[in-house]
Amino acid sequence: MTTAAARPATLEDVARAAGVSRSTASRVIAGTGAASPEARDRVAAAADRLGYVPNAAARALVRGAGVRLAVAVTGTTSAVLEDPYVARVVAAAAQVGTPHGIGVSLHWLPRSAPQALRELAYDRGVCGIVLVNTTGSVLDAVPRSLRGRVASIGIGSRTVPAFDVDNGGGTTAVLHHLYATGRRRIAMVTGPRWLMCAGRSVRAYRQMVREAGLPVRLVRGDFTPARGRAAAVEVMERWPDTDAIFAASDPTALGVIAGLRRRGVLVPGDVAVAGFDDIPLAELSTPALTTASHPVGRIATAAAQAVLDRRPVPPATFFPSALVARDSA
Amino acid sequence: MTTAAARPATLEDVARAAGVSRSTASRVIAGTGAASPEARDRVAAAADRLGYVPNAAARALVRGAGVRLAVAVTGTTSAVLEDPYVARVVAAAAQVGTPHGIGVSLHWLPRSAPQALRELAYDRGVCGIVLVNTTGSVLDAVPRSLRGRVASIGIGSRTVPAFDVDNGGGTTAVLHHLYATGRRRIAMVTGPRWLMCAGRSVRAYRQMVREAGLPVRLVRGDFTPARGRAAAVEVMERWPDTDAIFAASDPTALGVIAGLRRRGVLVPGDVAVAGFDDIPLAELSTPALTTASHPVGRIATAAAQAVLDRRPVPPATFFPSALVARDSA
DNA sequence: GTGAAAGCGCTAACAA
DNA sequence: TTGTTAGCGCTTTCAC
Repeated sequence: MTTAAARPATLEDVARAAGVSRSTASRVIAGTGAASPEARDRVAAAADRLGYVPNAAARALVRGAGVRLAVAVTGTTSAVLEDPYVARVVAAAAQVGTPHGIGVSLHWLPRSAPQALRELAYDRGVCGIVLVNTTGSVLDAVPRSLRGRVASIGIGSRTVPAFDVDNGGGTTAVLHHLYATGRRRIAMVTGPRWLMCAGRSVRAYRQMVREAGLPVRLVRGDFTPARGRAAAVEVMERWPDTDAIFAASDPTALGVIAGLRRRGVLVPGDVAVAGFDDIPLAELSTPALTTASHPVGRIATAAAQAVLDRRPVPPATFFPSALVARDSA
Repeated sequence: MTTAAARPATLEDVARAAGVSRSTASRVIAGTGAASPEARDRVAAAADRLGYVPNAAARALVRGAGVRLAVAVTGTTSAVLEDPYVARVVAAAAQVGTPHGIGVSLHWLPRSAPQALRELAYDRGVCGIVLVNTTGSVLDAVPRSLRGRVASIGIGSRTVPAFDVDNGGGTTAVLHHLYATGRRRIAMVTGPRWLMCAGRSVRAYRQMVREAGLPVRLVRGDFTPARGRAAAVEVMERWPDTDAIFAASDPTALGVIAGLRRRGVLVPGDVAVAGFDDIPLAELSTPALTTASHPVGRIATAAAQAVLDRRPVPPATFFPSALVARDSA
């Protein structure tokens, strides 16, 4: 039961109310060090009664720890910060930080100036960093001082553990589905070239078509619907007999469908279309989009947790991506 | 030019390097108080050279300010925190906080226990609160101590400034469009009853149909696609001659379209469908969704800025919502 | 098991 | 204009 107070209670208040010293109160509250069961009870009761909440700033100051988790997104322009995908990562990270009294800040890492990362690393307010859309040069710019308190959603390095969806597995699952349903001339609209983790999908595609003896039909994409629209046209002009298009992201796939429809191509009748990510609205599109799942929330949660808990983690954790078969393919 | 350092520089380091006292350095860095141009230069140079970044925790501690901005979302279950809309708000707030060295944390306010807000208010780490999906009882639970550092996205109160989209205006714009294109039996799928800001849309609907002498056809919704599907069925069964359905959210509208299609109803041929929010994928659906814009990012940015800047703001700021006419209506 | 005391990095009186 | 001083609230040796 918490009682209203003009001024939020401090540890000193709690200690006094419990009749112990500040140190003892601190040990009990922080759960560190020993204390007699009696003292423990009295402090807990007092804290409860006063509605005591530890001051995160003071705690961080004395511990030399930071007080916020930085989400740093690599991109060509700061517009990447408006991306719904980034928003989901930030929200998940914020949820993880909350019980620790840790907030999340959002930063843009210019693709051309990855050293901007150093500034973050030198900010003592930053207790850890979650990298998004990581590139090789960003990874190279990670200072040693960050070791153990940085994680990457995307590719990783020896010092930066990676958390990501298993693009390869998801891609393979989708392509197998396409193949199993009779498609033999499958084109792919990829992610941006500079985004290394997108390369895993492309590799899976190449391997699959090679093994099946199918033609390679690659078109560069950038995850946007607009690019999907254009890519659909491009594909049908270069390879008119294409019977399936796999896009590395759902928004792009939806754009592909729109582009195809505009040309009078039937989906999935003439051309099957599949995406990747299973965004909330994939099932609401017409036709409902066949895609592969992408547990963004779980991935971001794991990454944030890893940096906040300073727990040793494997160099790379891949979250499974499963086929979500609907109507478009 | 910043130089790598084993240990991030402190203000003390900067002062020493600049040959001034810590206070002078503080004044220069914080931009508060006076300092000679000479001292100013020397400190700035030293700070730059050492790659100095102020310690947010120390600063917050001495100032008695917090270090994070809490985004508190009211909802029946903690699942509201997974909502893409909430994610956009959090991301926008995080962006606003970043230059201040302020992080964002995300909290669920149980609809049945709005007093959970007190805990946040007593947390000295919290410098301000942005309320989302505000209800009357949440507003009542806002302690006086929060005055000036709380804002609401949704409804407000005498002490809590509100920032929201002009639902009324957007709704009216959509309904006028429906009317102008010949629709006369317009049903509406509303938002959840407890969400007061959703009431503005309903009021606009009631007024519009009354003035035009049209029948009132209201069905309760909850912003989800699933509910939209069911609502479509419900509407067509209760009022088979309905020729337009307006949903208070785009996901619901998409669900309505799906439900209608399942029954063989043509959109927009038989029934026009319009939504509200203009989510990124509204233009990619089939048919492309007619809706009203909802600048979530700008609204959240304004709300976050208001609490961080402690700037006096009007009791309510409404952001215009414009008709986005596409194919579904 | 407990308390006294020092100090994390910074700002804000106050005095010079 | 500048430096000195006293904390902000907390954790953490180190004695007892």
